[in-house]
Amino acid sequence: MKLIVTEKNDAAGQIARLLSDSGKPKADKVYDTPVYRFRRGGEDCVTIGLRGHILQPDFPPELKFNDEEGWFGVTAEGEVLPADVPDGLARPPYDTKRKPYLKDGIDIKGWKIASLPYLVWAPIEKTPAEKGIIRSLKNLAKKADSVVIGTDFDREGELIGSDALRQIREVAPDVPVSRARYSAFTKAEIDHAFNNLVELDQDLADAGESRQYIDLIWGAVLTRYLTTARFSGFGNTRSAGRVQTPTLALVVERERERMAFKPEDYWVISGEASHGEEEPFKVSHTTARFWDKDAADAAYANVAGAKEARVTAVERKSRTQRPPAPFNTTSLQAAAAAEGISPARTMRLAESLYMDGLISYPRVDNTVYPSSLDLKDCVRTISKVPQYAPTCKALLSQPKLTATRGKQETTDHPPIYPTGAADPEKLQPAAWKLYNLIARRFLATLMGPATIEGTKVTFDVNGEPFQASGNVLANPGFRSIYPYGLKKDDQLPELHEGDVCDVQKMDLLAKQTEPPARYSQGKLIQEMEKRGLGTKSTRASIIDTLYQRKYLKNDPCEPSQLGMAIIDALNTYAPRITTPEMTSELEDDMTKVAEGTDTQTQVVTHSRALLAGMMDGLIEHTEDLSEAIADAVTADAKIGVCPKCGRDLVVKTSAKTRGSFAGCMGWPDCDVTYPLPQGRIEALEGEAAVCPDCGAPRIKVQPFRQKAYETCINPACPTNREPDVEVGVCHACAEAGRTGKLIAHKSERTGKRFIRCTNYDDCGTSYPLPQRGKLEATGEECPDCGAPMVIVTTARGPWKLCPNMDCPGREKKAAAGRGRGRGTGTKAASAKKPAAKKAATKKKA
DNA sequence: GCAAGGTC
Repeated sequence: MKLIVTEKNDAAGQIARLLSDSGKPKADKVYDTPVYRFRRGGEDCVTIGLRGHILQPDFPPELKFNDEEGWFGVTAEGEVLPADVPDGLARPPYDTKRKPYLKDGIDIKGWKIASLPYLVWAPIEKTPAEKGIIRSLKNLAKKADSVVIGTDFDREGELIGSDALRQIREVAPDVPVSRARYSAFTKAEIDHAFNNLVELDQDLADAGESRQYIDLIWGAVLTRYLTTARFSGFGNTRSAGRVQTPTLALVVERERERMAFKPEDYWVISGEASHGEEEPFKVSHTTARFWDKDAADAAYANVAGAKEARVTAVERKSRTQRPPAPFNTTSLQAAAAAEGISPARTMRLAESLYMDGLISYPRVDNTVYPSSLDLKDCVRTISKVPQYAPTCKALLSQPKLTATRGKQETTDHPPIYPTGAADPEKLQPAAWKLYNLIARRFLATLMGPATIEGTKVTFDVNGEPFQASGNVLANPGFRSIYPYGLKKDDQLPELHEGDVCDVQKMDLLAKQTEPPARYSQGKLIQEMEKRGLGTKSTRASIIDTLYQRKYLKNDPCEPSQLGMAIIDALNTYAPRITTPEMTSELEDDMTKVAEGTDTQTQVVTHSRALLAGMMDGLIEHTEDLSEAIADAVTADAKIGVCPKCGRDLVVKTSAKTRGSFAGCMGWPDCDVTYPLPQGRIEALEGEAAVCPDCGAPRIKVQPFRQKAYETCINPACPTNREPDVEVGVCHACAEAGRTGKLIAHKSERTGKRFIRCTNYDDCGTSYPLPQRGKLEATGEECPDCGAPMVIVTTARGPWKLCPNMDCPGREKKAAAGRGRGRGTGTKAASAKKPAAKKAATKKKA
């Protein structure tokens, strides 16, 4: 039996299909791992897909725990370090034996500053990360007569293959092993690869492993340093890494530019004019920006009371807009980010669309459809989606389809395109939004350009030159299916030279130049790609990490004080980690290892020595760094000023309930606290930061998936008070022979709004209410449970609801599925569950 | 408890 090992399940299936004599391999399982069995030229074959890397590099366990004797060692392979490591950099002195060790009476284990110079030189072991896959792989290897490594044709693929081979060798030391190199899933390519097998390129795999080791060493050492320099409890990891830190530095650098920006004053003269009965249009002085106030005043004086604008010229120009290139991962992430889906979310949604057979493989660099892709067949497939049917029909009536081509052409996977017809009713809204984007993009790449008719009209207004411009989509072309990012038409009336328009108004506006904009997540992804930071598969999750670490906040990306403090500190003491150069130098080193002109040990040792040199400066300044981090964290937590004592009011976490509240930094001298509303809390600046009614801080609240609002933090403030509303009678009291009224009430202590019976102490009847929106009684009772129905009016409009969380009607609705309001809440909760489960199992593993 | 890289 021939065993074929691929990088992922998808590839295992495709290769089996392409190699099998019958074209129909048999899907089977070994333990829980899917495999594909087939015959090829009379030989039994089986393909198994790994799950990317199956081994995880890590430090030896004895370096991780504080309850064991420590060890310190030398090279990654447990070999003596080369003698040319500069003296004073290589610490501790070389030792060839792995044994428990206390160095100079210092315990060097665990997360502490003193252990870091040793951690720099600690050996690295590779531990199984995918135990189930490894078990299945070994099971098959025992029975195999030959093995072919068919992982992806790149550096990480070679490493993944080499790791797999190590596992295979443990159970089948003598089985012949070869390597298949292919870069497209076509019959010709795969046949060629398997008819021309080569050897595994161990140098290339070593290059990949060097990358793993260097990333781990630098990441772990700097992360442990930053985290322990000022330990703020578990869950407050302060990380650093070869990719994440330069990415954070980009955002910080842009923020510094913004802070250093000096706005310049300028003036604009603009107004409105109309022609006959037609819609008025905007006119502005041909001097778009007056930098001199006197000049602006003078020009404005000429036109202030003007009644007429005489057309002096009409210029028409039509522009064509070419249809977009096919999507690869980066361009999809950027386009989806512009539609409000973060890159990380895009990848999660894309993965599930891919698993549902609705889109092609989502991790690609390629932007050119391969000739093997039957474009017409794809169009036919998605023509079943009613929204696309007319466009598809038009495309299918063409004798031949030609697609746009992007700049990046690789052959591993096709660009992202729809592979199935989706039903919007069966997808969660965001998944449909993404599918719709992908499907429309695909159709757009097959269509003609759009033509935009541009008109520029110049006017004379009392001797001053003015202009108006209009843009109209004259021939929509691909824009008929792909409206993303399309500007709205500015229609001008039909005007000719000499026509006279009526000036409706004319203003002199004082303006200021704006600082450079913050990076949106989409722009940041593109910037990372430009600078060689991360890969298509990692960029989205790296940005996510920066948010999790609280280095970044908001969208567009804004660095926190903590994020800026981390970059400042690393810029001073470990500048190598803050720039993209570390990545480009690593690339050069890996090329050398792959070419055999350098070795993994040399490259990794050199990198360790560089880091060791930086640790001196860092450790010397631990105290400074500790203070800088503490100050930054306090500044980030600040949401206002204490009205009683004037010290900072910050977000604190209750030790008892783990919930957060606002508390004065002056505690225990000052006991001011406030409850916090649900959502993300931000400080306001300037006058808006203090409530004029009660003196407490005003804050901005961003609730989950709802509109942000500003409020006074004090629930007892007159601005937060709400009159009680009688919403109905209490049935429980009526049954008990009492009279109870149900009152909607907002607590001045907690700020929470709820319905409670006037006899609450006796009958215990209470219902929760939505915390936001205007509340009204209806006088009606819920047909399912008898609770009083209420109306809550939010920005989304009025919404009638039963407040009873246990109402049988709720379950009915939940079962029926869709619906707005609380229905979405239920959906969100159920959608969350699998993710939570995943996290739990991951923890276990 | 750490990184970045694969993939589910």
